[in-house]
Amino acid sequence: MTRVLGFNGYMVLQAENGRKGVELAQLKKPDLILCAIMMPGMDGYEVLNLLHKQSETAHIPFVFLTDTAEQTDFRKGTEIGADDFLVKPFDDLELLHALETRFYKKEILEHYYIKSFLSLEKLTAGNKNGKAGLKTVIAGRKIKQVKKKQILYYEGDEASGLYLLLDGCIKTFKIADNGHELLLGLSTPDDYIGLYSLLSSESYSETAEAVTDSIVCLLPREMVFDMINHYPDINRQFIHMMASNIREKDNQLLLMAYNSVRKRLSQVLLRLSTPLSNPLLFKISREELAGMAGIASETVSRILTDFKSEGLIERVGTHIRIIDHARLKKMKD
Amino acid sequence: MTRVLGFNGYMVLQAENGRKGVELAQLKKPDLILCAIMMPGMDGYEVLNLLHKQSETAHIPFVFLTDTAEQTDFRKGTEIGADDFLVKPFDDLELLHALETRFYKKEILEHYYIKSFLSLEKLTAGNKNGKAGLKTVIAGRKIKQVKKKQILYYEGDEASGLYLLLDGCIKTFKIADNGHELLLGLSTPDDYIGLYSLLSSESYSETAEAVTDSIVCLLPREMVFDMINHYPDINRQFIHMMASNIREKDNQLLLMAYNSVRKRLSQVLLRLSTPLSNPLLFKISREELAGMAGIASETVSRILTDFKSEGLIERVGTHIRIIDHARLKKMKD
DNA sequence: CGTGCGATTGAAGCTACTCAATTCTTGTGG
DNA sequence: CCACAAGAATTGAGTAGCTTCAATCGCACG
Repeated sequence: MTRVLGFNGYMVLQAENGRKGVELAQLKKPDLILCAIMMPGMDGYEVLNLLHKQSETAHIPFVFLTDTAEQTDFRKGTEIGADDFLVKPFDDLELLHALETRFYKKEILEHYYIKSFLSLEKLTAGNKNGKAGLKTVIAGRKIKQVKKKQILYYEGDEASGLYLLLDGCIKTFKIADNGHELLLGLSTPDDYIGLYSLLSSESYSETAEAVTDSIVCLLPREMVFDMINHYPDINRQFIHMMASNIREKDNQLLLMAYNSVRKRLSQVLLRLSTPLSNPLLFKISREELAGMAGIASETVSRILTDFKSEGLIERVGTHIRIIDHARLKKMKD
Repeated sequence: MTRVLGFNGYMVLQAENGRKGVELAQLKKPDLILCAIMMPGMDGYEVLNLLHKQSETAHIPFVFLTDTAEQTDFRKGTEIGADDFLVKPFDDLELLHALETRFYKKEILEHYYIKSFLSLEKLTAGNKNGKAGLKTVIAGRKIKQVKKKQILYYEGDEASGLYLLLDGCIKTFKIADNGHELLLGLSTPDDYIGLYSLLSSESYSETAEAVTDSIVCLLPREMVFDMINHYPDINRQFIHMMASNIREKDNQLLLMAYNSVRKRLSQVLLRLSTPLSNPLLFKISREELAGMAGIASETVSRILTDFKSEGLIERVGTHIRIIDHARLKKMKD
C-alpha cells in the first residue's frame, strides 16, 4: 500500500503498531489516517478514540482497514467517528478511489465546518474573554454525513459525545415493548442531540435516526464537559435548554395522559409548524406523526381526513398545510 | 402599637415609609418585622421582596398588617415569604399573642434550619475552597411551614425561588382542561421543588401542594443563580439532576403513550416503593395514584383489586404493601 | 360513636386500536 | 420516460380497554 500510494503522489508515514501510530499522528498531523482494526496491543477502536480526544487530531479523516473474515462492528466504528471502511481484499484502484472520495467529501464538509463554528460561537455570545480559547477547544470537532434512515446512535450505546445538527433533520425516539416507537425529539439545524444522555449518564437513553440526509458535528464527551466547566455562557445556555425541555415534556405528559387523540394530533401539528422552514406546509410520514402523538398511524390518517373536511388543514399530495392555525390551537378535547 | 410592645419588654424601631423601613432593617437586623401592606410609594410586598433578596435580612420573621377592608392577597404574601398576617382591628392581646407564637415557631424551625444547611452542604461535597462563602450565601434562607393541602405555589405564579423540602411530602402537578390533574413529581425530604421553572422562565409551570404537613426552605431566585454561578459543584449537581429528570420523563412519556393502564399503574407503584421511607408499605390516595398514572381513580381501584387477587400486593386498610416486586416489574402490557 | 369523604363495585358507552383490504405515491430499472 | 413494484396512506369493520356515571360500602377523623 505504501508503494502504491507513493507512486500516486501521496506522502506516506508508517507506524508498526497502534501506540506508535497515535504518537506519529500527533506529531505529524497527516491529512488522512489508514488504520487496521485488529492489531496486537492497542486495537483500531482505541487508536481512533485516543486521536479524537485531542483537538489537533480529531478532525483528521480516519479510514479503517478490515478483513472480510473479521467480524467488524461497523456501527461502533461509525459512531466513534470513523469516516470509511476498506474491506480486504481490495485492489489498488479501490484504495485510491476510496482516498479520493474521502478527500473530496472533506472539502464539501469544510463549508459545514464554518457553519458549526458559527453555531458554537452563538453559545458564547456576549462573552469576550476566552473566546480565543473556545476556538482551540472546538477546532477539533468532527463533521459527519448521515444518510437518510441511518442511525446516529442506538439506545444503550455508550454516549460518546454531543451531536450538533448542521443540516437535515434527525429524530430521537424510544421503542416500547409492543414495537411502537415514540418520537421524543425532531431536531432541526442548530439543535443539539444527545445532550441529556451525555450529561446524565454513560449511555444514550434513546435512539437517533436521520429523517433526511443530514450533516452533524460530533463534540466528544470530554470537549463538552470542558466547555461546560470553562465557559459560563455555554453552561447557562445548556441549563436553560434543559429546564425548558423539562417544561415542554411536562406539557406533553399532560397531553398524553388526559387528552383525546384529536387534541394530541392537533398539538403535534402546531409543534411542527413552528420550527420548520416553511411554517405552514410540511411533509411528514403518518408513522412519524403517530410516533409523536403516541397513537396508531391509521388513526392519524382518519383524523387528518376529519381535519381536512373541517377546513383546518389541506393535503397537497402527502404534504400537509395548516390553514386554520387558530382553530387548531383552540381544539376541544 | 409601639407603646403596647414597649410596655411588654420589646424594643421597637419605627420607620415612616417602606424605603426607610428597608434601610432600617438592613442596618439594625431586628428579630421581627411588622409591616403594613398598603403604603404610599413602596408597598409591603415590595418591602418583603427587597429584604428577601439580602441574605442578612431574608430570615427575619415578617408579619403583615392589613385592614379587613383591604382586599389582601394572602396567597401572594405567603408565597413571597410572609410568615403571618395581622388583620385590623386587633386588640393588644391579639398582637402580643401573634408575636409570641411567631417567636415560638421560629425556635421550632431552628432545628430545620440546621437540617437545611446540611442538605445544602451536600451539594458542595468535595469542594473545599469557598465553603465558608457558601455559608454566608445560604445563611439568609427562609424556613416555612406548609400545612396539608396548602398550596406552595400555583401554575403561572412568578417563580420567586427554589424550595428545598426538609420534612413532609409535596406534590407538583398540572391540571388538564377536563379537570384531571397529572402528578409530575412527588417530593420527599431533600428534594428540590420548582427548580426547572426557576431556571427556564419567570413563572412556575406547575402547581405545588403539600400532601402532608411539610417544612420547606425557600432559596430566593437570586441566591440560586448566585449558587449556580459561583459554585461549580452545585452547578454540576443541578445539571445532572435535570438531565436525569429528562430521561425519566422520556420513560414516562413512553409509558403513557403505549402501555396499558395495568402496566402504568405497576410502574407507578414501583416508582413509589423506592424513595419512600418504608419501601414496601405506603399510604396514598387512589386519586393521587390515578394522577400519577394518568388514569381514572375508579380504574385504579379495579386494578388494585386485580393485583391483590393475583398476589402482587396487599391492602392493609387503605395502605398498600408490595409483595411481589419482581413480578410487578415484569408486568406484561 | 356518628358522619362524611374516600374507596369500591356495577353497568353502559365510547374511544381508539387491531387486522385487513384497497388505493395512492414514490422510487427503480428497463 | 414510462411501467412496475414496493411501500405508504387511506378506508372499513370489529372489538378490547377505559372512562363515566351512579350506587353502595367502609374507614378515619373529630
